[in-house]
Amino acid sequence: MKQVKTFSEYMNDEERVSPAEREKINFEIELIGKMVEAREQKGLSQRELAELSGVKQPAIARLESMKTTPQIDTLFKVLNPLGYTISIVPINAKK
Amino acid sequence: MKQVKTFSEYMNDEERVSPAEREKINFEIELIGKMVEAREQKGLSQRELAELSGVKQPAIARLESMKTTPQIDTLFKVLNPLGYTISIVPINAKK
DNA sequence: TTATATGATAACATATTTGTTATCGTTAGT
DNA sequence: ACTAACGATAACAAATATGTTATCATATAA
Repeated sequence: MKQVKTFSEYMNDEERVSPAEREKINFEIELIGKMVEAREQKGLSQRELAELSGVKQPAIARLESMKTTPQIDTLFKVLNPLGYTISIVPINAKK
Repeated sequence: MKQVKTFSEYMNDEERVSPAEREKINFEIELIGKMVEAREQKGLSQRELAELSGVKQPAIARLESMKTTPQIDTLFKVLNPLGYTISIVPINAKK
């Protein structure tokens, strides 16, 4: 019987990526997740957000599907019309 | 008499950049400022932080002097050894 | 003065993101 | 069946960040 893993199991496999790498991946998943959530909660399509932010729809799609890692100014431009921004916080600022 | 402006006066000049552009610049200044502060408060040199983060010293120098705009994974790698991370927050999370 | 460590920067190669334009498959509604 | 809107993606050009190596000017200390 073939063993199939979930995505998070795959990503957290010790032998596949280093702990630091896994930490970075989880960070990005959470960050991008919040970004998608924010857009959907506003009821905006990618095309509408593209219009509002100045970031093109294909770029937004690539970000949301994690094909690329955004620069902070791109993330800022996308988040801003959604009412969010980026902040540096202590690691122990729990949840 | 020639009129000389401060940097922030220059950056906030209505006729030089759009409000959105100015907002983005101020955002980056504040973000990078916190990053530099965090490194200095830890008493680390750019070379030491380079060692800890895996981001090369010239790259860190370019970020700190705002010659380049980091990608979020680069910023994450630099902030992490300093005890900080990046978070998405509502714009009205004052200060 | 000499030595050492610092941040900044030059020069170039490499990697990656973003723009641009177009189109695809899918879903929802008519 | 048709239409419209959606997110995803292909293909390529352009812009930008990062790696790499070396060096610079400055400050600090011996």
